[in-house]
Amino acid sequence: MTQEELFKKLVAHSKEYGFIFPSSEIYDGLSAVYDYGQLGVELKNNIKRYWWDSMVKLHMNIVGIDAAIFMHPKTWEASGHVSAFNDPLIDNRDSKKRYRADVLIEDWLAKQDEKIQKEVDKARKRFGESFDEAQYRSTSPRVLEIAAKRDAIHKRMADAMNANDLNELRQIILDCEIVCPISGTKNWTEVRQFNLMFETKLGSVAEGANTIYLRPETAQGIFVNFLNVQKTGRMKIPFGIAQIGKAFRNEIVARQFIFRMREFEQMEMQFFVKPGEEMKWWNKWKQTRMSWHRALGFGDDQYHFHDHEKLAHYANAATDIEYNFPFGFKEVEGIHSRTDFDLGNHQKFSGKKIQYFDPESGESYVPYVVETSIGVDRMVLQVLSAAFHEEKMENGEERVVMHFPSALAPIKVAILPLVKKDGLPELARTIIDDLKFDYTLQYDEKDSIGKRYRRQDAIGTPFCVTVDHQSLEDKTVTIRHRDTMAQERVPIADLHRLIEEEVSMRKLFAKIEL
RNA sequence: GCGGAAGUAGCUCAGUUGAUAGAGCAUCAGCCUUCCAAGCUGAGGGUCGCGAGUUUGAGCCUCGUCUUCCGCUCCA
Repeated sequence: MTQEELFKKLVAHSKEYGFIFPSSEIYDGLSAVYDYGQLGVELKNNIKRYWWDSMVKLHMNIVGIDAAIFMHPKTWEASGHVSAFNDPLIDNRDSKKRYRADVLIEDWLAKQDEKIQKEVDKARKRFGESFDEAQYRSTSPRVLEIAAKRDAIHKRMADAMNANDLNELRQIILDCEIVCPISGTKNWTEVRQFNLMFETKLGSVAEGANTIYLRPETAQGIFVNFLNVQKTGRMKIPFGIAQIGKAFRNEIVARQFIFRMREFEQMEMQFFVKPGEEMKWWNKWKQTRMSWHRALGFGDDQYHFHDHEKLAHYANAATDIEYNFPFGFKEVEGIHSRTDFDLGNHQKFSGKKIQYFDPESGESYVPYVVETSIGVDRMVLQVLSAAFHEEKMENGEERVVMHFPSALAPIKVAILPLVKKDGLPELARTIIDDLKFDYTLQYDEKDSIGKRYRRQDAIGTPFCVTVDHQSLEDKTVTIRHRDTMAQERVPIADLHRLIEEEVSMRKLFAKIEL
C-alpha cells in the first residue's frame, strides 16, 4: 500500500468512526474547514492536556493564560502582521504561475547588482593591478546608469508598498520588462491583494464600526499581557506564559485534510529571557520539545529539525520540528527566537514601558523571547497517522488498529458482557459505575465478542474488560490488551489500579527532558 | 487560483442504447449465546452534491456551481 492510499484510508477511517467530519457537510462542506467528532474531540483534548500539563505543571516557572481572539487593531500593526501578512500577488497568464509582485521586483533589483558586478569584473580584467574598484563604481557612466535606475525602481517599489498602490506595482513590473521565469513572457494579470487576516466589524454600523481582525496567531495575546502576568504572578525571568487557542489565516491554498486549515488551534509558550541568553534557551527548548514528541513512541527517526535559512522579520534563530507524515516530512512545531521584536514594538506602539526590572543587576530591559508554537490539529493528524495500522492476525484475518499511546486514547476501556443475559450486563454496569468517574468508557453487548474487540481496535481503545459467567462467581474479569491481543484474568477490585498504570500521563512525562 | 480526476444509502461500489434507484458491509429490533469480525428473521435509511437546460421522460446528455483528491502555486 502506498503512502497516498494509506492517507486516503486514514481520512475515511477518521470520518467513519467519528474522529473528524467535513464542516457543514449537509451543505456540501466548507473548503478546508473540519469538525471534530465524538472521538476526535477526546483525542484532541488529551493531546492538549499532555501539552498543557507538560508546560504549566512540570515547569514551576511557566503559567498559562487564555486571551481573547479579538484584539485591539494596533496589536497587528505592532506585530508586523498588517504589512507582512498582506501579499500583493500577480499571475502570469501563460505559465499560470503566481508570484508575489514585490518579490519579482526585488529579484529584478538583485539582477541589477549582478550587472554592475559584471561591469566591475570586466574593468578589473582590463586595468589589471592598477584597478581602483571604488573609484570605478563612482565614475563609470555605465555603472552609474544602472545604479540610478535600480535606486529609482527601489524607491518606487517602497513607495508603492507603503501606499498599497497595486497598480503602481504592476506598472513597475511592466516598466522593468520583468518576464515570468517559467514562460518568459510579460503577459501579467492585475496585482491583487491577499490579506491573510480575516476581518470583521466590532460595534454596529450605525455607531461607526471598527474593523478588527481574527487573530492570525495566539502569541500576541501573551505579549500584550506580559506586564499583567509578570507583575500579578510575581514572575522572575526566566519564565514562560503558555496558551492554547484558535487562530485564523485566510490561506490561498488550504489543504491536506486538517494539516492546513483556515481556522486552527495553536499551543504556544513564550519564554522570556535576559537578552544575550536567548540562544542558550532556544537550544534548550529545542531539546525539550523534541523529547516531548518522541515520548509518544512513534519512532525517534520519524522526526527531525529543519532550521530556517530565511528568517521571519522577528526572528534571529528558528527551527521546525518536522514529522514524517504520509505526505512527507512536514512542520508540526516551530521553535523561534523572537528577540525583543514583539515586546519592543508593543512598547513603541502603545507608549507603555514594557520592561523587566532585574533585581540582581538593578537594570531594566525589554526581555528576549523564545517561542515554542505547535499546531494542535497537526498533532492530531500526526497521532492519527502514526497510530493507524492494518494488521494481519494469526488466523490470517486483518484488523484495523489505532495504536494510540494509551494516555491519548479517546476511549480508555470498553466493558463487554460475554452474553447479554444471565446477569452479565448487570455486573458490567456496576463496573462502569465504579470506573466512569476516572475514565472514558464504552459499553457494548451487541454481536460476538470477537466483533466487539475489532470495533474497539478500530477506535484505539487500549483495554477491553470482558465479564463472563466466572465473573459472577469469583469477581474476576478478563482484561484484553489492544496491541498484543493478550488476555489476563484479574480481580475486579484491581481494575482501577491496572488501568491507571497504563493510561496515566506520568509515563510520557517521565521521558521528557525538562 | 490554474490543470487533471471524481461526487449514487453511514462505508465500498454497481446501475446497459435515457424509462418509477440496487448489492455487500454497517445500523436498529427480535432469536441464538459463543473470548478475537461473516448464524437466523425482520426493519429503517437515498428528491443519485446542488441549480438550470435538452427531452414525453435525466442517476445517465449539455451548461453552470459547490466540494473532495492529485499536481502546480503559496506557506511566520
